[in-house]
Amino acid sequence: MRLSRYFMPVLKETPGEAQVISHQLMLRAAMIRQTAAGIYAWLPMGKRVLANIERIVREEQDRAGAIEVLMPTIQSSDLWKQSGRYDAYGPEMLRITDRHDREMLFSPTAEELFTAIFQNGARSYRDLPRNLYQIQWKFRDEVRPRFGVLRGREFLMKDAYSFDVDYDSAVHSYNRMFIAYMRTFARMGLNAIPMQADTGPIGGDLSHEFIVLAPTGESDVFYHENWLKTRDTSAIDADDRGALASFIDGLNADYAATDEKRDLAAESACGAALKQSKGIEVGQVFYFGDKYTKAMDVTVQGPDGQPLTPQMGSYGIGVSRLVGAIIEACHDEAGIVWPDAVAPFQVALINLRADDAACSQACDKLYADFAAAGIDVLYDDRDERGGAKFATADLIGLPWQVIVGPKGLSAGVVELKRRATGERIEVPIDAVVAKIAGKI
RNA sequence: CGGGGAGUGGCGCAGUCUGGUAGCGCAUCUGCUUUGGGAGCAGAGGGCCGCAGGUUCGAAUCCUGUCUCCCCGACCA
Repeated sequence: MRLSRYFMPVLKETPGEAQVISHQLMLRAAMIRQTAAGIYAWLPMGKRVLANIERIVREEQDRAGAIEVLMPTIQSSDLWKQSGRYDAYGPEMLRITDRHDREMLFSPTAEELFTAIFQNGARSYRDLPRNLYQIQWKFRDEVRPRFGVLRGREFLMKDAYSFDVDYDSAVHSYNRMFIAYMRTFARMGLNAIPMQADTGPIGGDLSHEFIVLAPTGESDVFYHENWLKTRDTSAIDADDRGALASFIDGLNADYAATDEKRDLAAESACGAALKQSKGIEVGQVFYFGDKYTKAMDVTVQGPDGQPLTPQMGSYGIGVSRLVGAIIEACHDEAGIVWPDAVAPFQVALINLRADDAACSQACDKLYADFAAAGIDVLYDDRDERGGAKFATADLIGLPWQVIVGPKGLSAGVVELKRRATGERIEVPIDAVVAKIAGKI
């Protein structure tokens, strides 16, 4: 993409409305604009990051055997009355009436709808287990939205719902999502720690929140320092029930809990290894058994011919929140430092002299070469001075900067800068595309 | 929902106390110069001062009401 033809209105100064760093940088880097309290428009840079996060989430859900669907954002109140949550959810649920005065709502979560859709398509225990998921916008009318996309009212969420024949099978479904979450967050460059958590209004008795440590986080969390090291989950066979269960038991042997689920005995056992911090919740997994299937009278026929009530779990990832969480974890004084996997573009191609024919020609050729190599490039071909282009490139945080100027060009080299480390090397102009391609 | 703060060109702010032609920096547009870390000079465009009433010869400024946004707390993917 040529910056001269793009839509990327970066801000030199920080808007007063933004207090936390990720919110400030998202506004300055032209990722979002606020349209109302807790509601945001996503500009091209933000949209690209959101799409990358979505892609990773989708790939890991698919790999874990979950099946993607798409439910409506606007739902009828009927199902919610059946489950009893129409009253229980309270003012956080946005209620709407249509022209016929029917009671509608903007979905804050979707246990009811998934349960109903599942019942509609499943008749036999042979139709279990199944795990259905969607990536869809949700709306929760928070009392106090804040911190940009970290606590918006409208947010993009991946929500999955598993249906199993019995407890053991349901726990395996839970464990599969657990490990899928570990992999998902690791791919985004995050160390998200699974912590014992409250189930809240969803109900149930088994739940973990995945927490990214950050000073701006809203949760108080307590954990063994072993969690500061990232865990390798690549070798685990998620289809092997026993192996998966013992691996997760091994993980959970290291204490980690949110403040609602603190275990003082376990904490004193950690001794000096106990750490306390603030954290951002980026995902949560629940097992809640037959809470919804029972309330909504959902059954399938069991092997003995008798009705069987499926055991459920639900699994959420805050996709739009992750954008903010990643920035909280990955930034410096100059701006965002995107992990490669979620960066809106891989490379910032910086033409230091857009008025110089040789520079522009060399950049145009590199731009074409990157495109041919399938590498996403944002080509700064604007008629600006070098300093302004460097500042912009650092602010938007693309992993690589390829700097093309008359000095280097006369020697046949360009400069390659790694945003994360600031390290710069000179590379022959013909070798730079291959060099970056080899590192992505 | 309790407590605090703020609404003035696109962004950041001053002006309000003490009413009298709406200002500054950045950004934008034009021209010239400049060009490896947010350039310089000259010129230009853009705001019924959140909204509605009221007081006054005259309101960004005083009074009343109202809307919106931000922060702290309680609540929450």
